[in-house]
Amino acid sequence: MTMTRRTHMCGEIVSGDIGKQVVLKGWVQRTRNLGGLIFVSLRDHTGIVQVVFDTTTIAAYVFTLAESLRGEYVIEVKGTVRGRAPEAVNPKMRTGEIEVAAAVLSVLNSAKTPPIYTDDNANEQESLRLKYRYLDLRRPSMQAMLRFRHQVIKSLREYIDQQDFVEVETPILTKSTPEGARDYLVPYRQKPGLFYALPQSPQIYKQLLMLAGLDRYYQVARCFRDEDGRADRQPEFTQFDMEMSFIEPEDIQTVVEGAFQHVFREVMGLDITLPLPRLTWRDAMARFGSDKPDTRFGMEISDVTETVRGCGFAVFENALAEGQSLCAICAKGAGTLTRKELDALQEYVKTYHVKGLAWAIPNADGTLRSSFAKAMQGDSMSRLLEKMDCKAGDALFVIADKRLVALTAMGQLRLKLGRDLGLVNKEHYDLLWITEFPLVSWDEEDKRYVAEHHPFTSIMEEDEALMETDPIAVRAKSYDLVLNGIEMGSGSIRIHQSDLQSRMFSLIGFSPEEAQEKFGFLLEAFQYGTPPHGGFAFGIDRLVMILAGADSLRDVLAFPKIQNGVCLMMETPGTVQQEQLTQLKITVDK
RNA sequence: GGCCAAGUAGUUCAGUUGGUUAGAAUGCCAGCCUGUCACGCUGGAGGUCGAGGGUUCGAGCCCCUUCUUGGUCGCCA
Repeated sequence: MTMTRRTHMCGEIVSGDIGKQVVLKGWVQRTRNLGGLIFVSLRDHTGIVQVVFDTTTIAAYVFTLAESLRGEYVIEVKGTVRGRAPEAVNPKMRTGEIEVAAAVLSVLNSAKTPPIYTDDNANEQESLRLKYRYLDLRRPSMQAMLRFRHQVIKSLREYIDQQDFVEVETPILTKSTPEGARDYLVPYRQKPGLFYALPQSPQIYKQLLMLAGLDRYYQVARCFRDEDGRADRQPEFTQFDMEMSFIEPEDIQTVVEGAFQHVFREVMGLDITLPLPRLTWRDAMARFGSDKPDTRFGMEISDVTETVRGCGFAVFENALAEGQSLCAICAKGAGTLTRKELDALQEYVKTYHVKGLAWAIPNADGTLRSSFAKAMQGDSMSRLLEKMDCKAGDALFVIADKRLVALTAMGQLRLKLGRDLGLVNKEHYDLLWITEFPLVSWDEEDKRYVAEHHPFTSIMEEDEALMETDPIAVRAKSYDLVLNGIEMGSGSIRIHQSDLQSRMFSLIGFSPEEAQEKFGFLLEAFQYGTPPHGGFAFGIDRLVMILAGADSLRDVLAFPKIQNGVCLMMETPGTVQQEQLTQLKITVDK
């Protein structure tokens, strides 16, 4: 078997190549054996071209070899490009006007019958596709995805490089830090009992780079979090990570917006109007019941706490007596919901820890279908419907609970109704900033305040006095970027004064000794002239997922893991040799 | 860790009230076929019905346990 240099790519042969001698290499997509004539669809990453073996014009042994071809065999074909007769043209193929008349065939490798198909018509179970990911990636759509992802990252780098950012790689073997997600740990061989941790983000390194005077840093950074997966959460993921010195929030937001505008223009051909809308966390929660609102449709939430005061309905009255809030939405045109569907919605909101869902649907004849109207006294029901502008054919939903709990559940109901009623324009991309997040929230389990973002987040100056008196009310100088209701990333201005950093540690319950042990190097570093700085990081996987119209991160990663962190292809995690454990002085307690 | 759903030829699925030897399509193998392009025609092979236990004269179907996969709540600074 003599190897010949490839002259053309399968998908790129055009009518202009007619008459040329070509050497093609690729995989057999399909064979069609008509007896004395064999058609082979030959595939490489550029596409598919039809190769013809004609028993009357080629050597018998070549034809015999062609008869042995099966799907996914790797072959080399030498032949001549020729035009097809008009009736033989295949308009569905990019190369459908030509074909390659084969003269020489080499089988570079045979293949077992693949367990999954390698074309885009197939719909095998995802777990099977993931087990044979290397075959799955042969599909044109997956090839296109990998290249699309590359384009996104390339255009981000293009933009940020123009802004004088410097990419610096930070360590993967780093230190476990308290707060935040569970760390992946790596044992330290030289001293049993010590561990590295894989980074959840390059957060501290990038702040130290600002301290080092780098001024503008970025990194396409792999990050790790040992938590259960979701469709939009992988244990390892890639962030576009940035940090800048001597800036205000607007400065970093401008850079991030510009980067997004550039990507949308370059890879989607879409123009984004800047600056992006900004919404405070407080307003986002009140109007959408979410800190990552999907603003592609309305159906905003209203507070009806005062509207129902004195209505007589025990559930509402009790909620009011306990200082809880009532929130409501009016779903236009949802009046056709059946009792069964309404019950299902009730079950749905209960998963978000509220006790129930009150609903009312005005009929065209002035009557009312409702779960609670009978208990409402006087004109309280009509006042409620009027306030919510709920008319015949609409559906009103009310939830009573602690304010944030009720809003969150209502926000989830809003999303579900938005999807079910087809209100979401899938062609539309809605980007916005959510600003002024709370600095901390109260953790009922640990009985202490925990950082909402991370403990290096700076605060709005006007709230500083509240740090010791009313920490929940303190607003952070932090900002999230939201795209179509999905959190793309978050950032903040960092604390650069060691006294404020100490107060923050104290607020979240770190003793000075603990703070010293965990972040001593950082607190010391801050004493050597730290510039004011801040930054941002956003998930490249999520961005690609949304731009590609995919429903899961698994669709935009070459080798993703499943819900429990397992890789079905490599069967990771796996066992190790006893010798390795012995060296690390690890005993496994099953 | 909780809840919901799914698991039947290589693959995608059907399988009635618990009742004969578990079917289809596709793929695979063989034969025929010179203009196919999801080629066609004929024939064939291919099943621990995820696993284990139970109820029953009889279980793919009912019950229990368990495993796997997906979604979700918790979790995810």
